[in-house]
Amino acid sequence: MTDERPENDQEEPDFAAAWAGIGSSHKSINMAITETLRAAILSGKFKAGERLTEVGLAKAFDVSRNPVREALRVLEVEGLVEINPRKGARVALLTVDEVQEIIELRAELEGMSAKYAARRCSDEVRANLQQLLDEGNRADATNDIAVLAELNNTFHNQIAVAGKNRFLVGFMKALNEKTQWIFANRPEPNMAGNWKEHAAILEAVIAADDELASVLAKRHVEDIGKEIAKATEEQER
Amino acid sequence: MTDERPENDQEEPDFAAAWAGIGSSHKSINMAITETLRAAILSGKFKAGERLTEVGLAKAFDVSRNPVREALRVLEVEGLVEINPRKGARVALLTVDEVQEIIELRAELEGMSAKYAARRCSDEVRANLQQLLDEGNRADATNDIAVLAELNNTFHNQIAVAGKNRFLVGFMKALNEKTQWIFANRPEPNMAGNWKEHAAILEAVIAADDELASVLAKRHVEDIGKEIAKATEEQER
DNA sequence: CGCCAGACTATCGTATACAATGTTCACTAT
DNA sequence: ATAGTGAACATTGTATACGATAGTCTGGCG
Repeated sequence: MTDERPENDQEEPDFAAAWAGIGSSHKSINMAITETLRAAILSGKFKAGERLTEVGLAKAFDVSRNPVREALRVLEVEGLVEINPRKGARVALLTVDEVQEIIELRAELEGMSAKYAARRCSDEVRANLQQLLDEGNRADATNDIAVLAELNNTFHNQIAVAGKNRFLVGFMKALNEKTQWIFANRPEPNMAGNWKEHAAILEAVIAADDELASVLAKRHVEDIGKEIAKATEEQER
Repeated sequence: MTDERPENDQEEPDFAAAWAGIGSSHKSINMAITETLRAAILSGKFKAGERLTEVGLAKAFDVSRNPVREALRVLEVEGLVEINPRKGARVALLTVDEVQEIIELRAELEGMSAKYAARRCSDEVRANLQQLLDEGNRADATNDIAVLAELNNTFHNQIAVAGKNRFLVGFMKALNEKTQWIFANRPEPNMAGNWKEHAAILEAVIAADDELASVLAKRHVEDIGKEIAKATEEQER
């Protein structure tokens, strides 16, 4: 098997740092654990389907089981963890069908977001988007991968927020996370030309061309879906 | 002690019954409490903004605080409860803007669902929808309010499921619940003519007319939004 | 008369302990 | 050899207990 797990049977050290600085104020432990666990799952540190025992996690985080339980309940609602009463929790599994459905829905919502953004963004937001566009173009020209990856993430969020619908933002965030998760369990995608699509969408939004923005955004996600499909196929053989 | 509560001081009796029959198997207490609390909030038994203390709920349910805490965390993710670390939980509040955003998004998603449903429903599902349509028409003719209310709920769910996208179904369920919640805090809406709109949508879906189904479904929710806006206005004065 | 400081109370955050359930595996009987 | 059985183990579910923090109230001071 290609099971190249970093076999130090402890991915804990990373974790420890994450909530070390909470002091005893502000963020509560259960929230810190929720965030850390979520990040760990999304980044693929836990394999899909892997079992998550309460005592195991509690020991890894060096806390009692209570905060862990609460975190698991939250992650279950978010769809990242699957809990069977009196049996335990596992990292959720995504079927091939579900992956397709995620992409399909994300494509529609991204289109919707772009449409709203194009219609509604204020001059201030428009200026921000313009700045994002410039930065991205610069990074794309110099092929600065790190910056581009960063900007890719902010891009989707900015468009969503500009659409001015909180619930749409929330749904998109969830779907974005799932997309990220899908990629984490697959070969590295081909991101070439990705920014150019983003740039085209941004230009349309800035120009208040809602129809074009919508079509481009939807198609953009559909392209991502094709990347995933291709990667999945390659993985199968 | 204070365990004397077969009396109907409104809330507790319902609650008690809800998880009385869990035996000790299958559903765990925290899940039962989650469901009961969710239903109580959605039906307006708890006022928006009302404080939810852990001990208070624990006593009401006659359990310890742990299951209550887990339930509250879940309901927070669902957006029904708002938790401030070390301050406590309250029933969430919806601003007027948020209500509008819910309706706006629901309209889009309902349209999307109807579109997918019209394209994808199998002959079997189509038959089920036809049956639903017939039943609804009968109940509408005889003005059977109770049955109509029931069918109205199943209608939205059936369309969503027929659209064959699990995540869309989940999002719609959340938005539907929120709509129900909005109505629970407002004067009784005018549901006259509601079924006729449903019927038209069903006919379009059954006829596989995706475009018409989409437009009708979207408009239907927008009409609901107008009802809400009107009710809100009346409430204000 | 108003305001700040300190204790006091209510409530949340977490840990520990025990009970109930599910799982595994050796052992026996067919 | 295989299927059934039951006991030991692993894990979750829930309760209780203790510590920490935010909100409140009272009393003294300016």
